[in-house]
Amino acid sequence: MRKTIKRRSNCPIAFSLEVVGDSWTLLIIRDIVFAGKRTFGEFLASDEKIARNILASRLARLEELGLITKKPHPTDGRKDLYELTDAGLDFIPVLLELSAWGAKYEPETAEAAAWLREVRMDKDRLIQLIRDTVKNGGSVFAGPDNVMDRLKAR
Amino acid sequence: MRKTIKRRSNCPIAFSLEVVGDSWTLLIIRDIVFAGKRTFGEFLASDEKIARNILASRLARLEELGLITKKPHPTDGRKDLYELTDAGLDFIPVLLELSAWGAKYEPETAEAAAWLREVRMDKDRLIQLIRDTVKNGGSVFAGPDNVMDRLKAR
DNA sequence: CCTTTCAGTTGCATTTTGAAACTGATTTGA
DNA sequence: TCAAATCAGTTTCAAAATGCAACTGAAAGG
Repeated sequence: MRKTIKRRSNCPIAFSLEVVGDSWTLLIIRDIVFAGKRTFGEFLASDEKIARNILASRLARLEELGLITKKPHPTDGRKDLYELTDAGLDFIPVLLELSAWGAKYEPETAEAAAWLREVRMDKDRLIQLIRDTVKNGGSVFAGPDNVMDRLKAR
Repeated sequence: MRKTIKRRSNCPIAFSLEVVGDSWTLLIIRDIVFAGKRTFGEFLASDEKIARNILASRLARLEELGLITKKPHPTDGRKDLYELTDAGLDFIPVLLELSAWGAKYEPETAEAAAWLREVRMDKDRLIQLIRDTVKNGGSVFAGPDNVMDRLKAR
């Protein structure tokens, strides 16, 4: 955590919310974890239509805070790759709980989270599986190395 | 969920964030769950210094969304009591994960969450215990009926 | 009663967001 | 090889959300 956050209280929940307590930050992390997105353009293309200036400012902030790193794209010099640090990966449990709540109270979105209920695996192990997959460049849903296939292949 | 939320995508995480994806909403729920707060004045007094117009608008929104209910205070006609519905209580797991992240990455806040690490109890059972306690008017830390005492008394 | 307390509103300045046009570097393809 | 297209990011400006302080009306307290 490079840049320090103005801490309004000594509450760990309040601290976490100063890091990710806005509409967009967790959606960017979601895009990396679930959809395997890594570039500015990929984040920009997500369904929720983040404005590009806001995206740029959030990515810069996430990097300052040490939740993501930025490195040059290996083959396309115009692009950079954004990847989660360990601190960023540690938001996976929060994402899973938010997903469970959303799926429960908005049935229209439940399909997208149905796999979660069906996983017959200890929650901690599932988080570890997602973590490892994302750390190796994969994601939950997308790409050649994804959690869904890994689960099926067991 | 009375009032419907403009849903920008079919993602359950995005839906949850449209409900609680701002700086204040989860802090209000935290105040109920952890500190046993129930009235406007109690929420207003919390460390993070929410402005009273923002608090009023958030409470109204939470009620519209069906996460809290509002009922007259039994002995003081000026006050109302705000309490969590089942949908509101279902954010407890999210709060616990946010707490764990904050405690890990901001040591200054870790003390407030130390009890969590020391609980030798299945996570699901802990959530159930907190849920029941809050539902009966108690909270994690405060009041005659609190989770901390219950844990010690085991 | 008269004062205080309380929840909530109003008015207004400041900050943040959002949309669109623009910039400069890099890639693509004729 | 070079003009057009693509990409990440910035700038500009309008609109919305936030934050602060003063205010209101109802109820409690003494």
